[in-house]
Parts: sequence; structure tokens; C-alpha cells
Amino acid sequence: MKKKVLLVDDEPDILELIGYNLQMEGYEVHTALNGQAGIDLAREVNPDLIILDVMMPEMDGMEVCSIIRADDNLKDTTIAFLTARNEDYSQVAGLEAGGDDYIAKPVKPKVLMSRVKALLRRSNRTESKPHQNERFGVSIDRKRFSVIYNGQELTLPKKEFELLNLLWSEPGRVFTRENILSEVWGNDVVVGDRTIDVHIRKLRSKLGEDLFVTVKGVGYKFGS
Amino acid sequence: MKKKVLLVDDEPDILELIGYNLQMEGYEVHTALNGQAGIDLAREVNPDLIILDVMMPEMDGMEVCSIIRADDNLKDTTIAFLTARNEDYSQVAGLEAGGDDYIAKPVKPKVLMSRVKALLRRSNRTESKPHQNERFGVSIDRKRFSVIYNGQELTLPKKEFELLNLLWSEPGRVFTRENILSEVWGNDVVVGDRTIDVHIRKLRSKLGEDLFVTVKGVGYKFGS
DNA sequence: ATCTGGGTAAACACAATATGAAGAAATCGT
DNA sequence: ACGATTTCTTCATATTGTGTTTACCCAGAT
Repeated sequence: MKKKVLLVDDEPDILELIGYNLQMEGYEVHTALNGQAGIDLAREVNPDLIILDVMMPEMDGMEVCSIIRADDNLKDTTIAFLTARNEDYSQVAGLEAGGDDYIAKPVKPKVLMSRVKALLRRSNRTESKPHQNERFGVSIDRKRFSVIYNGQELTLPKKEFELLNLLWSEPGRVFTRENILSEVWGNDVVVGDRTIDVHIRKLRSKLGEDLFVTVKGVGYKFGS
Repeated sequence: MKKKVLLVDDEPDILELIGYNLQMEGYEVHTALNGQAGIDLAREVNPDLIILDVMMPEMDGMEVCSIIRADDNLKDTTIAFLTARNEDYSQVAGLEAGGDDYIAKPVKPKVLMSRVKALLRRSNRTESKPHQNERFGVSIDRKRFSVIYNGQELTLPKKEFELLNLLWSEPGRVFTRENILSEVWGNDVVVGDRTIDVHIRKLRSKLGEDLFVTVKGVGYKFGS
């Protein structure tokens, strides 16, 4: 699967330059022009790496970082700061706010790419993270691709994991089949109607029959 | 609350220019550089207005518009198209695809702002009364397909939910049986006279007998 | 008394899921 | 590159909950 990188910078030129380079390297790139949009986008796409400009109007990079770190679903995301050289106070403050790296700009594309690669490699390693976010007896660690159910860690196949992940992300919310298809399978893929049911059944047999509630004519929900 | 505007354009300069002006006017601005990102962002932030560039690589504005119009949660969002002057075919196609306005670029900020204001004023009247307010002890979250009654979240069957949703949307207004049929069942479906009663009965037994008032010879209303 | 419009419980029909099995399609190990 | 294994999808059939109808009730108006 393509690694997802989120770029947040108020300067469109930077977005374009860096974004282009990342795309050339095969990353899936998302961009936002301000902090809030960045956070929203991060929640939406759950990127593997977020590159944050420190200096932005309204909400600066530090603040964005803090919010990301406070979000259960994103707290493990790797964050790199991007800022003008010689603002060395930034370095300290940035790492303190929970950043994983600090990149001075202007930066040569080659250099940036190797930094990005290194960061992603690092995040790829199973960084030990107990990750105590339990909902209805199930906790998920997206980065490790693992599910803990009743203290047992189990590894689900990709589709099952992603389906569980989706439903689990908002317990009690009913996801329509359409929702599920577009989130788990993607908008363009066409699969039969019964496919979702089958995956639900797998999850039910592995995690408990009544954790997944059918809402006829609408979809499924996780929990209560 | 700040009005939310989503800008979708593949040209970062345009995003910046328009975005900046909108922000100065006090709008909450979100931007996306391509159609898919725009749709994702729209689903995330549920904007009041979406400004769509017609010409974009991969997915053009028309297509984005169609997808938005097909999304239950977004279908009522106001959409304005933005495109180069003299592509007059666009105007027709755009409005046909469900656009609410059409803006030729280049456009002077002043002009754009007044258009935006006008559009939002218009949308303000009709709907955009989204989330989470309680009416007579009942609140509805359409996105989650859930109803909260006395603090209890419950999931109703589809038809019951839609019926409640309709009546609840305008408490005190009497909906005729015809109203109800066309909104909940659709104009072409033919059902017997007692069908609506039965669903009202179900709702009454689940949410309280006196929340739904019968108006003999006319229809039903929700609340006082 | 009769008529009109709605209330209600129970029966019914059917589309929507559940489910087992089997056929594709990836993925893995060698 | 190959078969072995796992995962994903489709298919056929059983099952179920929802939506609808039915049948009969009641109340108020005529």
C-alpha cells in the first residue's frame, strides 16, 4: 500500500514543489493550506507522515501538532516540522510539542526525500505502543495492524481489519453499505452486495456475534 | 457559527487568492487541490458552500458535483462553479449537474465576495440546520442514523427513522399524509392508508404517546 | 344509526441479510 | 517460477426483520 503523506503549509508553492517530488517517489500526497484543514485531512486519510510548516497564520504548526497528538486515532503518526532556517527556537519547541523530525527550509528535494524515507522507515518498525484505546473490549493499533480482543492480540486479514477499523472508529454510528464500500474498497472498485456481509460474518465469528449490529436496509454498526 | 466554505481547484494560486479573501470576510475556509480530496473534505467538514473549479485533472468539477449531489449528507450543499470565461458550454452543463451558481474567472474579489454572500444567504433560508439539537427531548443525528431520546441512543428501522426525521425536522408543522408519503416513500410508491398509522404507532410506543399529534382529516405533527 | 377517519394487534409477504461452500485471486515459501 | 496456503469474492439457499396489509375496534360527526 502506498504510504500517505500529508503536507501542511500556507505557501502553495511549497506544497506544489514538495508534493510533486513526493508523488514522483510514489507517495500518496494530500495537502492543506492551513492548520485546521490539515487536521481535518489527517483525520480523513490517516497519513503515515505529516509534514507541518511551523509558521502559519491562525494556527501554527506547534498547535496542529499538539492537536494531532491528542487525537486517539492520530497520536502515533510521525510528524516532521518544516521551517525557515535560523529560527532555532523552533527546533526545541517543535520537538517538545511531539515532533519526530525537524527540517529547515529551503531544502533540496533530494535531501527532503531521504529524510522522509528515513522517517517512514522508522515509523514502519513496530514501535512499541501499548495503545490503550479500548472500545467494547476491542482495541486497535492501526500502525501495528493489530487488534486486541479480550487481551488476546490477533492479526486480521487486511479487508477484515479495515472494515473493523472503520466501524470501530465511530462506535454506534451506522455505516451504510455505501459508506463501507467507499471507505474500505474505494470508490471505483465494484464488488457484489454480499461481500460485505461475508466479512462481517468473519469478524463476528472472531470477535463475538453481537459486537456488530445489522441495521436492515441501512448498514452495520459497531457496539451497542 | 462561522460559515464554512470549501474551495476545490487544482491551482494553488487561485486557492490562495480566493481563500485569503474569504478568510478576511470571516469564513472558515477549507481547500483541496483535486476532486477526490474535495469530496473527502466535504464529507469531513460539511461545508455551507462549495466552490468548484470545472477544469481539473483526474476528476473535473462536474463529476465532483454529481458525487456531492448523490451523497445524502451533502446533497443540499450549495455549489458554485468556477471556470474560465468563454467556456459557455460549461454554464449549461454545470447547472445541469446541480450547481447553484456559475462564476467566470478571472473574477474580482469584490464581485466574488458578494456572490458568495448571496449564495450563503440563500442557503441559510432553506436548510442547513445540521447537528445535534434537541427538540422535545429527541435529537437526531442523521449521519449516525441514530436517535437520542432521554439520553438513550437508539437505532430505529429505516422507515421509522425517516418518518421521525421528517416530522422532527419541523416540529409543530402538520404534515399531510400526502406530504409524508411523498417524502418518506417517494412519489411513485403506492401503499395502503393504514401504513402510515402503523409507523406512527411504532414511534409512539418507542418515544412516547403524546409526542406525535394526530390532526384528523389532515395528518400528523411532531411536538406541541 | 350510520358514516368517516384513525387506532391497533396480528398475519403476511418479501426484500434484506446470514450462512456454508466453492471458485478466484492474491500472497507466501521455497 | 511453482505449488501451497491464505484471503477475497461469488453463488445458492436458508432465515429473518421490516414494511405492509388485513381485519376489527373505537370516537366523533352527520
